[in-house]
Order: sequence, then C-alpha cells, then structure tokens
Amino acid sequence: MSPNQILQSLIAEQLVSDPNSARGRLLNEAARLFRDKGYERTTVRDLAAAVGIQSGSLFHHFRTKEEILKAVMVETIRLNTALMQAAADRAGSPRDKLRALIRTELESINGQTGEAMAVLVYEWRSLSESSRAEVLKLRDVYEGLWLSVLEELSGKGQLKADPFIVRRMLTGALSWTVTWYKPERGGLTPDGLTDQVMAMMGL
Amino acid sequence: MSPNQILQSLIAEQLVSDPNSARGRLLNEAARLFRDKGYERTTVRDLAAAVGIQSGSLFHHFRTKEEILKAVMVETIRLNTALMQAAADRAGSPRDKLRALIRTELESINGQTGEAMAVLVYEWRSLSESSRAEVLKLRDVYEGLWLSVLEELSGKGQLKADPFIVRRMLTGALSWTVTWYKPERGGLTPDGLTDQVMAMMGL
DNA sequence: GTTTACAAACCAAGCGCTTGCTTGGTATTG
DNA sequence: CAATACCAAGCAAGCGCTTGGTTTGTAAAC
Repeated sequence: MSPNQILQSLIAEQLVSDPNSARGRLLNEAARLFRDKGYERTTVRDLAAAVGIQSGSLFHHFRTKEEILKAVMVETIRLNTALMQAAADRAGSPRDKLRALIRTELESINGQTGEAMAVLVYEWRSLSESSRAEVLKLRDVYEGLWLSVLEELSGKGQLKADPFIVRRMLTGALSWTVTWYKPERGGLTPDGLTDQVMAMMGL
Repeated sequence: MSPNQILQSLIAEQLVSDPNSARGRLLNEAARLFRDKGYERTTVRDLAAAVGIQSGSLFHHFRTKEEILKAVMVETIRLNTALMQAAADRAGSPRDKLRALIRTELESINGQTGEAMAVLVYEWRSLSESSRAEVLKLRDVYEGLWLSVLEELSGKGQLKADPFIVRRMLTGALSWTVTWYKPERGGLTPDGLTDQVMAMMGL
C-alpha cells in the first residue's frame, strides 16, 4: 500500500480527517501555527484567521482550544503508526526494517506531516491530564513497532546497547532534525540522512 | 578545577549570578517553572510567588519577563561552556574527550542545571529576535568544542558519519533524556547511560 | 420545479478573567 | 540620608469562550 492509499483508508475509517474538509484544513493550519509559535502563543483568533472564519466560529467545530491540539496529535499518531507498520512490513532483514523505520520517521518529521509531528513531540505539556493519557496509549502502539525491531537486532548481536535506550536516543535525535534539517537546500537527501544515522550506529 | 571552582570563578567575573543572591534564586526558580510549565504558561505572579515577593516587585530586578528567560539561558550556556571546556581538557584521547563531553552534557541536562538546560533547548521560540541572536552567539562557542573533538575522531577513522550530523544527532538524543531519564530510581547511573551512548555509536 | 423545513456553518459582539507591566509610596540597609 | 528592595493597587490589552441571530447547503413535500 502506498502512503496515499493508507491515508485514504484511514479517512474512510474516520480515524483521520480528510485534509480537504473544513476540519482537516483547520487541523493542518493549527499544526503549522502550533509548531511555529507554540500552542500557548497561538490564539483562537490566529487559528480562525488561518482558515478565514471568525474566532467564535471555531467553537462550532471544537469544544475547546485544547481539543484542537489533541485532535492534531491523535490523528498524526494514527497516520504515522499505519505508515510505519507498512514500511516495516515491506522490509526484509531486521537491519532493513530498522532502516525503513528511521527513513519513514524522518519523512514524517520533515515532510508533509512535519508540523504535526513537531507538535506531537514538543507540545505535550499543554495537554490536559486526560488527553495526555489518551495520546500516550496510542504512542505505546507506535513505540511497540520500534522495540520489536530493535530487540530482533539486539538478539542477532548487531546492536550493542539496550533497545529501550537506543529507541529513546533515536526519538530525540530524529525529532531534533526538525530544527536543522532542510532537505530542499543543501545536498543531503532523506536517504542520505538515513544513511548517516545508520553509519553513526555502525550499521 | 572542580565544577564548584568553575562556578565560583564565573560568579567572581559576574558572568553568572550567585545562586544565593536574590537574582540567582529567582533565576533558579524561573528555570524550574519554565521547564515544568513552559515559559508562556508561567506568569509573573508564579515567578514572584516562587521567591516570595509581589509580582510587581519582579520588575525592580528585570525590565521584562522575557529578560528573565534570556538571563536563564545566557547564564546557563556560560556555565556549561566552562564545564565542558574543563572536562575536555582533563581527558586524553579523542575518544575519552568525546566521552567526557557526553558525560558532562548528560550531567548538565539531568543534574542541578537540568531545569535551565531544558529551558535553553526547548524555549528558544519564546525569545525575541535580538535575544535569540545573543544566545546563538554564545552557543556557537559551545558547539565549537564538540566539533573539534568529533573532527579529531573522524580524522582517526573512528567515526563513520559526518561530525556535524553526529553532533546534531547527539544534541537531540542527549537533550531528550530529560524527558525520560530519572537517575534516582532505576539502576542506570549517569556513567552507565554514557556507556550506552558510546556503545550505540560502536565506541 | 418551486416551496418548505431544518440543521450545519458561520458572524458580530462582547463577557469575564488573566496577562505583563506601571505607579506611588513605604520599609530596610549601609 | 540616600539607595535598594519591596508592597498594594490597578491599568490596558489580550485571552478563551459564549451568546443570539443570520446565512448556506440539502433534501423532502407539494
């Protein structure tokens, strides 16, 4: 399944919003604003202006501002879990699976869903307790994908460090790329960056 | 020079505030609050209450709230540059120098200055343009320390990936530890964590 | 094929509260 | 007796969100 097919089937299942719908467009703009200015610095007036409506009209679609943040996070993690699953399934050896996961996560972070991924990583403090629990539950599934691959590699002696810790290091390292990696300018392609990450780990 | 001696000499040079002074205590509390709740969610009333004064009285010490954020960042980076320099100087081989840098940065992130380090890494969006430039200038010195060591390692063939990229990966990986690494509970010591990072890189 | 019905989407206005910061005055300290 | 540190009070602006009412899209009823 291509990334686009995956997105379409998730839309069909109502697990993520169609980017062309009113809701979907708002969530995209919200992700961009939340990443650029941070959740707290983004006002409901900013959000409304970004989609060309009045601030009060937002609350016809979402009960609170925080619900918008939660929706951005939940839909992002749903989409990316599906993308990662598909990428891992396509690869053969554990090493190739790891490479596929790294490559796909870099794509998520620096590609189309990049704004939303950055929000997911850096804005969790602004979530209420209950929303946080909800998001964490989804994240556990996502992290499970990584761990099973890393543990397989570790079992084969290709990984010297603890899989849990390696995953956490990779989380930090890969999400941090959003602050410096600009694929358009500068020669490094996503594939090249993936190679560098693998090389750093001696793989 | 011990870490404490370094701190004392920086205080003498007026490059960082004495933690026992009114200013120093405020900056410590500010770092903690900014990390826990984020800069935007922390009000001047929170800051004042944390040191037991009225909110208006803050502005006797700092002209604006943002100046407090800037001061936290500037003083933190000054202190840590000095600590890193000293750690690198103590080590012998390039590999040991790298280990010393990693170990020291982990200590900074997860030890006493941890709150301030987290603020430095995650709250730069809340800085004004001019403050950001000021902080970036100081950061360049700090990053220069890392790059010289990594380039030395690369020259000896002990590092397969590009030093610039490795540093950026390490920045993300190490700063991210603040979200999960709890040295008190759970057996992993700072030294053990440093070993894991080195092992991950095959060093 | 026009009319009617109704919900979804939106606007204009503004409420109540919190925010960063100011002001004028009062202790405290060397 | 000056300078430093602080308090008590509050202002102007901006915040999330509510309200009452209007427009728009859709589809059945006639």
